[in-house]
Amino acid sequence: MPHTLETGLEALRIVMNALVTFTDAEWTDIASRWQYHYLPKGGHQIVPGQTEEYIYFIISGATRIYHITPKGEDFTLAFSYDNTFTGDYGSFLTRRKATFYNQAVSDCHMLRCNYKDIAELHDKYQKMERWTRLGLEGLLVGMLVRQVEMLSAPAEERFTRLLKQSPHCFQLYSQKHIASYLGIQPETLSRLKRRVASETQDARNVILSGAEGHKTQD
Amino acid sequence: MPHTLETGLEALRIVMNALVTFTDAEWTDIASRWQYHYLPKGGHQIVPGQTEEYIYFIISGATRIYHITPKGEDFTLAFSYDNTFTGDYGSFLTRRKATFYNQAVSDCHMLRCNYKDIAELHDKYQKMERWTRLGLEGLLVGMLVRQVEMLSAPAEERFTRLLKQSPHCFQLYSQKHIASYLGIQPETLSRLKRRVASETQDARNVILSGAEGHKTQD
DNA sequence: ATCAAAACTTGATCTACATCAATGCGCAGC
DNA sequence: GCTGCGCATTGATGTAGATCAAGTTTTGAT
Repeated sequence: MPHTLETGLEALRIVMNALVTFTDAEWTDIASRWQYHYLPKGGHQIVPGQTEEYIYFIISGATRIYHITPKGEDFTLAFSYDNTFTGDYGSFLTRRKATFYNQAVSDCHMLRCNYKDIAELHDKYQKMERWTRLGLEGLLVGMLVRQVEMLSAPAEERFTRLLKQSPHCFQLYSQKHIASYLGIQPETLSRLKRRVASETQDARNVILSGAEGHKTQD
Repeated sequence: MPHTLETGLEALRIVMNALVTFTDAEWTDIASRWQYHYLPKGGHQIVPGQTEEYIYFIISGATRIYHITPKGEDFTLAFSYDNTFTGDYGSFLTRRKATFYNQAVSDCHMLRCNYKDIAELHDKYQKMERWTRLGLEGLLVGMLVRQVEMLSAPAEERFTRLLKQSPHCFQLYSQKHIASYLGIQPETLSRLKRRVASETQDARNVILSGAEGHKTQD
């Protein structure tokens, strides 16, 4: 199962073309700037204090972006997995020190592109500028939705929505991390799981399949 | 005092130039696409179901972007005031129906630019594309900060941070709306105010000056 | 100025969720 | 196989903030 540069670039092109269509010539240039990168399970793609040099495209694997407060509490901001981008966008875009951790929760085969190349592409191709703009728009809309949810929905509802919209997360990530993403304690998530499972059938399927799903490594 | 198109455009140019420098020729074109718009206190700039046709620049005034849940609860997502932009970005950018309200909480003198003109400017000038990209980056970073805060900080800390970082909000907006922005009930904000004021001097100044324009401490 | 409607305050109670604590489970290393 | 450690579960208890209820003050329209 070759997660090579070439197969990665194919996937990347499909994902990028969803927003902007690049010509073959443009694509050749763009593709030439990405390199294959491997991050083993547990490895950190970035930690606070560093400046984010790359933007990453995950060919296969999963990472978790999180923040540690001065008191040592761990909060998950976002999940990234196959065919999505990751990295500390804030640091990458502003060139300031990262404030977040980004850790592989399974072996990650990725492509990455450094800041200088992205900047050159932005200068060279208006389409590239547009691609980034459209991508940021999508991110922004997603964050607004999440913000409304965090403000207005109680824990149980946030949980059931995640269950419905991103069931795969329950296979990829530990309950601890999902709890910290939902803004609750692991104990509370455990109790919610049981309560919801006892009420609905499909919730049970998703939750239980997570239990057997440890084999997901590699 | 004249909140005319011209004085508004001057302010707009200064704000836009902070991210990208436009030539006089470019600016003439850009400026020609904005029009003066007045929204009286209480008026809605947009309500759910409409598609956002404009992006707004506030010359003077203040608005509040909020969401009403099916159960009728009101949640404030963002505040906009002098020299900031407003509108339902999500709807404007994606051309889908708005999900938010945006209401003037004081008389608003604004400039606005419609979707077609913004799109044309994006096509015509790479710099314009970049300006939007950079603006979205800033928004995104701000939202990440807010997300971390909402997850990790308790109500009192969120309150004192807003007090320190945006004290003017306590003059512009009612406690009800500030409470819904902080994710708490108005009663809780009232109690927090008293608790915090009894502890720190400068908090007292900010909070009390909200009650009536300008009052110094005994 | 007068009055009604909102906004804010304050107190009493309630509850969702956190915290603390004990136990069991599953996987990694020896 | 054991052994140890991090993760999940379950129960008992604590608490921040919600909710309910009654005032008071501010606003704004006539």
